Amino acid sequence: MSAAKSRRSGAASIDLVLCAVRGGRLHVLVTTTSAQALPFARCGAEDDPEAVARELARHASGQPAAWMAQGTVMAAKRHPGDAPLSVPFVGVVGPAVEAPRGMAWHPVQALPSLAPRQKAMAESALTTLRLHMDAAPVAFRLLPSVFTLSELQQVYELLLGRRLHKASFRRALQAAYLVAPTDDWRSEGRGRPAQLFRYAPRRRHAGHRSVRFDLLGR
Amino acid sequence: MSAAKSRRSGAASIDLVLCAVRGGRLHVLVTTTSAQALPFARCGAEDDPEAVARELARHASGQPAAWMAQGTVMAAKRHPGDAPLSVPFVGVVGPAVEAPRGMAWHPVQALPSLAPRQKAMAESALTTLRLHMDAAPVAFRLLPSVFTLSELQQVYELLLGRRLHKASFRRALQAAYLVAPTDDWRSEGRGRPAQLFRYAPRRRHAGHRSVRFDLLGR
DNA sequence: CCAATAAGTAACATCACGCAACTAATGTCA
DNA sequence: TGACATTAGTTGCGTGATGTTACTTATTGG
Repeated sequence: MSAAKSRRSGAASIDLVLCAVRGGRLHVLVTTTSAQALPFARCGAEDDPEAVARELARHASGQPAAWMAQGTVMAAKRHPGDAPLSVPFVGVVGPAVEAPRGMAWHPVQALPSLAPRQKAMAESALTTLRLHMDAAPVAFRLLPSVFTLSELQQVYELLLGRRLHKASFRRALQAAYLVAPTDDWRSEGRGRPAQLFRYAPRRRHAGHRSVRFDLLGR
Repeated sequence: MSAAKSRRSGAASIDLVLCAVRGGRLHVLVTTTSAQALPFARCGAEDDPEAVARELARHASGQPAAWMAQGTVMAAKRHPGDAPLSVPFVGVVGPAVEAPRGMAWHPVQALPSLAPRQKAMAESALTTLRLHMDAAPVAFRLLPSVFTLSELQQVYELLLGRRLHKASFRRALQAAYLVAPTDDWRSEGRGRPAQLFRYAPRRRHAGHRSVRFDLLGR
């Protein structure tokens, strides 16, 4: 009911790296029954890989992934299902999703002992998220439907791996017409309450920005 | 000697979408022996997918791909090798690479009749290139080792699908320290000769630019 | 010699960004 | 109750990047 669904050798496996932000760190859902592993399933000839991955996510976390993308196919190293080829899917859910029985969230920086191929897939999840976060609302899918701008900034800082400036972040966000304020505020203990926002992208007049040379270094 | 190497069913195929810019348009290398198809090979349990793809590229075009990335795994529709799963690799070579016997360059916008799964893989190649061009020197690998800035701009315009401004393009390029001028100039018939440049990225002081909200539209 | 063509540059206005300082609203503690 | 800490949110300014226009330079072809 947890990880392996079928271990027939000779077929590719679909592996799920389900991610969530908990306590300011990126976590991955790992099965804890017997050996620890990422959820995976055999992909039959009739199966659609993404459909299998979405079913895995629904089954493993109790709800569908809020966003999902394919990672880099791996063939090297050992896989718990002895699959010759593994197709990883990186999924994303909000921070309030609790791990069901037999599952647990683990920080990516402190993973339990996984089969080496699955360990490699989990460690490359952040790279996959970074690859897509400019073109897909990955950060918003890692948040609840309503969130504060500080929470959004923290997710972006986590994904980018560096600190951002508050004022600049908010100005850029406002210029992009991506969020809409709600009427609610949240008091998080000490400090001024924060206004809650919702992801509500509006049509913008074709932001034709220049080329990105700044990420090319080799 | 061209497309299929082994058609044993039950194993994944590695498919090659080799791209080049010819005459201002993106072209894909297609085999012309018997049925037209993308080069592909069966991927055995011991094979490294990327190594297989690189060998395919070397074999199909006569030289190694200048850059390569994995595309989206596909299982739907018909594949010429009847592979249940296909792992596409998008490769890139310079514009001077001629198609060997049994192969031909075709514009992606006017592909010949391919098996539907391969057709889908070829048509998603541009998306894969766009996904990586900010972090990898894809545009430079589509050019010869020396090139004019106008040629470079044309490649970027092709990849981005929109026109760029000459002055802005060159300023941004200079600020990124990505190219170095050579002592040669090229006279292309009419007009002033263009100086030739080389891709020579130099270490830059961490261009920590802001977040890209401008590509998120939904 | 002049028009056409393409490469390359300069000048200027505008915009985005980094930075710092500020205000606002809440809880804590003496 | 009043000072302080803490977090949210805003404002202003200097600097640098970008968009736009116009200009200069070098070559081919009448």
